[in-house]
Amino acid sequence: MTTASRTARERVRAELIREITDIARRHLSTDGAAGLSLRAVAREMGMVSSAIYRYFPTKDDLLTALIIDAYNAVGAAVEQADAGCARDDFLGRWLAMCQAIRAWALAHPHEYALIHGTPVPGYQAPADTVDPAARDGIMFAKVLSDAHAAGAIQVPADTPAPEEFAGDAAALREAIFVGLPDEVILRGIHAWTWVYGSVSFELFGMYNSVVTAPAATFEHGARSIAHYLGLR
Amino acid sequence: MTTASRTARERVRAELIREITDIARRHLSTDGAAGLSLRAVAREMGMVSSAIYRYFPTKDDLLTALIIDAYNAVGAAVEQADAGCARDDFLGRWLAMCQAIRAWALAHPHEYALIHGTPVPGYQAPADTVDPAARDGIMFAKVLSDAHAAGAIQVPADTPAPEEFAGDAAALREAIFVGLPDEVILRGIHAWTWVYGSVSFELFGMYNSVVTAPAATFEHGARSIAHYLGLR
DNA sequence: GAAGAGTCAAGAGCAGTGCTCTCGTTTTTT
DNA sequence: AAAAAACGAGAGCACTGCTCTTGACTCTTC
Repeated sequence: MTTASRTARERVRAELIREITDIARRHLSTDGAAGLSLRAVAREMGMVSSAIYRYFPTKDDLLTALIIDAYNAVGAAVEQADAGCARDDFLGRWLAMCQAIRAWALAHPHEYALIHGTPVPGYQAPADTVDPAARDGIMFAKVLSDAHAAGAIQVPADTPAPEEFAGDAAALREAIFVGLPDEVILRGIHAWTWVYGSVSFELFGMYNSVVTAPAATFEHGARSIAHYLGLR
Repeated sequence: MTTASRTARERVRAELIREITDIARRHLSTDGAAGLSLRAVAREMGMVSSAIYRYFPTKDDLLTALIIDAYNAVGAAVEQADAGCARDDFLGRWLAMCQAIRAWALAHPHEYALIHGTPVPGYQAPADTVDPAARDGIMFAKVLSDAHAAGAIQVPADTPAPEEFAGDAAALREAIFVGLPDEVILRGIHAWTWVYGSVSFELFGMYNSVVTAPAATFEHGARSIAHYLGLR
């Protein structure tokens, strides 16, 4: 079935789904995930509450759509940040990606919370979320791979990777961390963990009355962690 | 008013509050924060739903009590872990504290989520939470201070602390990071951020299908981050 | 082009929630 | 002993996610 031959019903359905997610995302960005109500969305669309269940049979389904959107948004932000850097400026690419994530999170706190906060109890991420969820990490791994291939990574030797990690490392090396030694893959995961930990701390108020210059603090972190990664 | 002169009503009130929080914590640990219902707790106590509002005028008040408990529990776990180490084994103390946090989080995932997940929208942490919330960080800062005083920290020189951080550093140095140079304080914050980021990633499923040996991965992270801190 | 199948909005309804208000009773204070 | 405060119970309000049924509409198939 081509786009041209889509039936009228299918077209209005797609349009309605788009409108629902748009309204829902607006509600999300003002009231947070817990304040999102299918009835309120339906009300704003001039629908009766039960009608919305034709399009999203469950609140979780709506949330899933928003989660996928959020993952894609941060993934796109990271990719765009990376694209704006010289290919051989590995430290610059790493910093730009970190900043992009933080900037996106600060601009969309509730959407960030949706994907990096407490999982909604009972909510199990469906399969269609895993690809969008991996976009940012893939870009990050690419920077490390590129840097290593260019000889710009000095593999740290102070804390050898545990052998329990060998299997994971092999799988990751084949998929995204191409060519990297275990120790760098492991540190890459830790670095990635730090990025999101730092953004979460800032966004969720853990830095209140401790860090008053979060931007500078974050950049220092990103720089020092790059050094931790062996990026020179 | 001494304990002996407490009126009967006050004693039964304290007991009821204790019982309510106990039941609430049990519900929390099985259903999560969003599944916690004042009515369900009241029901389990044989109370009518409105009666519970005499003790916790709002759901947020109950949550606050649970949050304080959770902070104190993880704080106590960290303190106990630290106490079990030789005073001059700074790396050991750091590792023990990291492991204690992870172990507590794995044992009490929903309580961990309560204090390190998405803040409940509209919920503003009251003043009585900040002291319990600081316990773990204080212990961690103490290890760094002790290590530095004993000459066991080799201050990293690759990424100088930004001057925007000087004010925060001065305040922190006076309060908890006693005697430490800015660069170490800053890295201490980043290290602390990594710890909770790592535990959150593992607990919230971000490591799914990436890291299959979380314990070994976590320990490697703690060790390598200790090196990042300059702990020798 | 008409019949049948599928899709839709609407409405009523169920079980649950946080929270409020009132009312009669009990306990504490004065 | 009287006044004040605290309490449990019950009814009720506004809201939620979700289900079921009904009648109208649209698309497909013969």
